[in-house]
Amino acid sequence: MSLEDSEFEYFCSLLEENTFKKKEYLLQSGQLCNHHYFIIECLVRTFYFDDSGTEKIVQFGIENWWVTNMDSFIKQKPSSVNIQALEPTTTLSIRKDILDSTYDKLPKIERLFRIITENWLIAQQRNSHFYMKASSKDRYFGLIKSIPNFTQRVPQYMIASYLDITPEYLSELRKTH
Amino acid sequence: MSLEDSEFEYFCSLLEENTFKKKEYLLQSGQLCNHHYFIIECLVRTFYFDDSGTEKIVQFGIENWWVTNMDSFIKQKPSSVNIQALEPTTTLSIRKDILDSTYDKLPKIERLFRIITENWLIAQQRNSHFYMKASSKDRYFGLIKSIPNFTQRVPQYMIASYLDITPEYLSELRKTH
DNA sequence: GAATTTCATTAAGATATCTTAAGAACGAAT
DNA sequence: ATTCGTTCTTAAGATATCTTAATGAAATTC
Repeated sequence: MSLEDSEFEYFCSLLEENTFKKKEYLLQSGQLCNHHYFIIECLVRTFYFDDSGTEKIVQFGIENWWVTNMDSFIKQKPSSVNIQALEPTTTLSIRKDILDSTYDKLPKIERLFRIITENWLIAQQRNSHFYMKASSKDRYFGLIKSIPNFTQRVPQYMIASYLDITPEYLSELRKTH
Repeated sequence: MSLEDSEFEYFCSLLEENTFKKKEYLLQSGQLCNHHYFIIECLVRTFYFDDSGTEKIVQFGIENWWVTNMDSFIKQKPSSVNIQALEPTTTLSIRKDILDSTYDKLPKIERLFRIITENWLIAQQRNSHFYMKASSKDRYFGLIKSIPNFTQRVPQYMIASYLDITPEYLSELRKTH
């Protein structure tokens, strides 16, 4: 499947360009997530606070990925997570209402997003299965291999949060590699 | 979005009904997954063998869920996992080639599967985040609450495999509830 | 229904991971 | 350069989880 030039151009006209400073939020919990972001340049994290007030990172997003809180975006309910830029960020985004009406006008766009969602699901499953079955150590080294310069771009305590281990223990793991 | 009666009827005509005996495979690793199954009645598990030959269960599927190995089905590559009936099973299934050509003929069906995939992704993410952050004990009690009669339907060592803990330790967890 | 196999429990000692607390390294602010 | 705050490391004792092995219970086979 591919778009005609004119279709591609039309689609691009629907996108907004956004910039965020380091530490700025793309989405805060409680808000309705109305944008689907395509990350041009940067690194973002998705996280929430657990009952004891500790930050829990559930996802990192990098260049060339779509990022949103699907649960809030699709079902139009308040987000339970925050999405925050960890680096100065540029994104292209499309609004929920515009996307929905574009589906009606241009079936090819609906197909595009069907395929994007399928690929996202596949990636999510692969990731989830790896996360479920691998040891902390393998998860750590798998993670830093999958994102370029990850250890330079993100403080270690955030990686520990994502892996759901303590920073102290992560420090231990790195030593014995 | 909803289908006209005639569209619904047409779509149904594309489905095959399948039955599987207990322990029979819907899909074996190495095969191409050509079917997307809708489970009418039963419980299936998706699993693989790790390097040391141990079964690792990555997913259970129940009534009214779609089950397939997306990675193999969508990308048409050999499956890395097995899908097996744990109970006598009835499914409706649609073949990959038929589904693809139906997308071209009936955009509403493409929409239907876009939405199914979106919902699947949302469920997968919710599940994955819970799995990543919860304790073994919470994961166990969360799991058995989410599937009716789960402890009666599935041997405990399979639940342990899914949770990635030993059956002995699961036994311990149940005791101290 | 006895024999066999599969599954679940229990317990002891081993390993993985956490908690707490302290010190070291680094960068930002003065 | 000094100070301060943040992040990372180290270590000791605590808790979670695993391994192994034995026993008991349930299901399956003959």
